[in-house]
Amino acid sequence: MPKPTDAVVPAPASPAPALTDDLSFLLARANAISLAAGNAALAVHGLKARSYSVLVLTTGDARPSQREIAEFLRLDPSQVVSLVDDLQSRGLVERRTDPADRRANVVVATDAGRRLASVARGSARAAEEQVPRQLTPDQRQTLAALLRVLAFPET
Amino acid sequence: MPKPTDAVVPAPASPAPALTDDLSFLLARANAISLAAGNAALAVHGLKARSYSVLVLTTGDARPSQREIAEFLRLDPSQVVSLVDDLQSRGLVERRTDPADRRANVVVATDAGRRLASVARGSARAAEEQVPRQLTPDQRQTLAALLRVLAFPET
DNA sequence: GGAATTCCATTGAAATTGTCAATCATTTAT
DNA sequence: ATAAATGATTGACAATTTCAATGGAATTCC
Repeated sequence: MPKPTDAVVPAPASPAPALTDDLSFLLARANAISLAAGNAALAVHGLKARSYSVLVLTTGDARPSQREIAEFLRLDPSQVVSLVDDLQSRGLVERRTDPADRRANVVVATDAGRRLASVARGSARAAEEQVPRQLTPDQRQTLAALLRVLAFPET
Repeated sequence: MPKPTDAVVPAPASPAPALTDDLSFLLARANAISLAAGNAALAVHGLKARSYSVLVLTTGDARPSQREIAEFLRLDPSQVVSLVDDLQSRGLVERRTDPADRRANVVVATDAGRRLASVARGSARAAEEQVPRQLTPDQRQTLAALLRVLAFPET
């Protein structure tokens, strides 16, 4: 397991710089693990990471439109259509045409949706705490803060 | 003197337990951004993040089998077949049946493969430094160290 | 030694996901 | 008022993921 001791300047002839120093690779692998654990934990509730995310977004005060959901989740708007279709058909969310802009659908969780989100959050959290077991709470918060910078870059 | 993995950024106080506190979600979104940037940067060389990873793995001393590549990249073995097929058809890697286990293929980069990997590494690094340019080198190393714990959990 | 079992690579099919262009209804800009 | 832009939706298509099945090779177990 390599240590974070490498310099910033690239060294041309050094022994092959491993993938394990590559932030992109580490993100991909960590995400794959986390995603698998999350999906497994949410399956009991008939949810996946995606649908869970949408559901959670609709339980807040933000009242996001589908376009906003798509942007936030980095999905194509058409994918949000399917996700909301599914949640709506299960009575977990509703589409309300935004009075301020009647093109837009505001998606809002129903009571059942809120209840499910609340239960599912427990499962998700449990799964999430399995994965970074090796991290202290402090380290986990640091990680979250740093990831937040990557996930939501300014500008 | 604080350890490198101590808290650096305070968590924002939000009323609803937002998705932005969710490590899984942050990983997913950060990864999506990083992946998009990486793929875009590697496209010039006819590579994607996946094929680039395979290529890099085969330039080291590890001499990984396809099964090992699959495990490391968290891919299905059949996906590695396609990836290696592609790289091999372009003369970038070779399959050598492992003398110690003639079921296994050891994948090793050709000279052309090594040259391409070296050039592509430059592009990848450039792209990678674009994404987290809000982070100081110290923070980036902390992030890498923490991600490494998630990506390669003990046991 | 030989039979059963396990493992690696490969193929191919099915399901899921990602990407894109076109359309309708509405809103914004000229 | 007309034109341009935007949000949601649909449908088509590509790419990715997931699995089951196969053949050859190694391992295990009498």
